Amino acid sequence: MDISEIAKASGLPASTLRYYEEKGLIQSYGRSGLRRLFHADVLQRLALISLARSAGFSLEEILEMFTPQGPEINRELLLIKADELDRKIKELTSMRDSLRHAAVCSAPSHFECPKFLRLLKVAGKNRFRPSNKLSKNKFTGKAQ
Amino acid sequence: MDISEIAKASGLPASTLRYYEEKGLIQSYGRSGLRRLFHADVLQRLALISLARSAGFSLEEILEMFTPQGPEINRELLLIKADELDRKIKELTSMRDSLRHAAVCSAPSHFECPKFLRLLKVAGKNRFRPSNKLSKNKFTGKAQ
DNA sequence: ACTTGACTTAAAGTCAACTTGAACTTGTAT
DNA sequence: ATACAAGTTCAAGTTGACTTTAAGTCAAGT
Repeated sequence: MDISEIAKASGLPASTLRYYEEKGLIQSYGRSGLRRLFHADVLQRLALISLARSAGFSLEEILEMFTPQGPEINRELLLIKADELDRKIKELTSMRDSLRHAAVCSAPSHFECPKFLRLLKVAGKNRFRPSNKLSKNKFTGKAQ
Repeated sequence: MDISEIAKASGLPASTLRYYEEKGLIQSYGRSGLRRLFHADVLQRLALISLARSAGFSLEEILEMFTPQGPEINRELLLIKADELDRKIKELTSMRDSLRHAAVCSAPSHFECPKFLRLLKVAGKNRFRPSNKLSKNKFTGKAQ
């Protein structure tokens, strides 16, 4: 398969595929002239990458998971990541609940709502950086 | 309070506080010479910002939430965000479960494990970008 | 023979959220 | 009076994950 077929099937632009190959996340098995040739199974790998990306893993972390530095897979790393996700899930759940609450809360300011303040205290302990866009244009209607 | 007190109490560097002020996320009530003076309640606001950041909101989105362009708060936006978080939580939950499964799965490759493949299909439908570091150095031991 | 169109590379650009650096100002301590 | 720590500004640098651009290659169709 050539790059455009993979692009089409995966939904990723060709530039991203080249970038991923450069980073070692996927491989092409050869060239036809200049053109890369891919096996169909990179699609599976790309699906896995997408999954991990959307779960908050960096490309570097994904790469680590793909290349067990021996025959054995790094099970400990997987469990550590799972625990991190667990913590993150709890945090997001708090945030979600507080958003839903805020949407119906009648306190004049959220800072005057005891429910909200309690949440703030709980949440204040965490410190790690997402920088996640989610889909902001959904509401603003702005094009990208 | 001056900037270093806020920095200390919030755990954020002064540079970040200046940056946040520039972006309109927090306000100083005046100056003593050149130095900014803050009211203690910016700490509450900073806690709220941290919470929202760690839940995946961008500074711009947080700003939108802080400045209801009238007396009414944007309840619709809050609910939309809550729904987005809901989707994200489901995804992270899938990822977490699959990581835990992978850690004990005996299939020679994850691609040969039906449980894992089923997950991939489900997850493949989402498409949004996190780029979240979580705490990768926890395992690698590398300094930043 | 020549024009497409799809690919290629390498380098530069983008974006958010900060951080860093250089040069400058101030209030307080000696 | 002077040094110093801690503030200030403005501009530029950083990081990760891509995207864009410019310039080139190449097989296929007319």
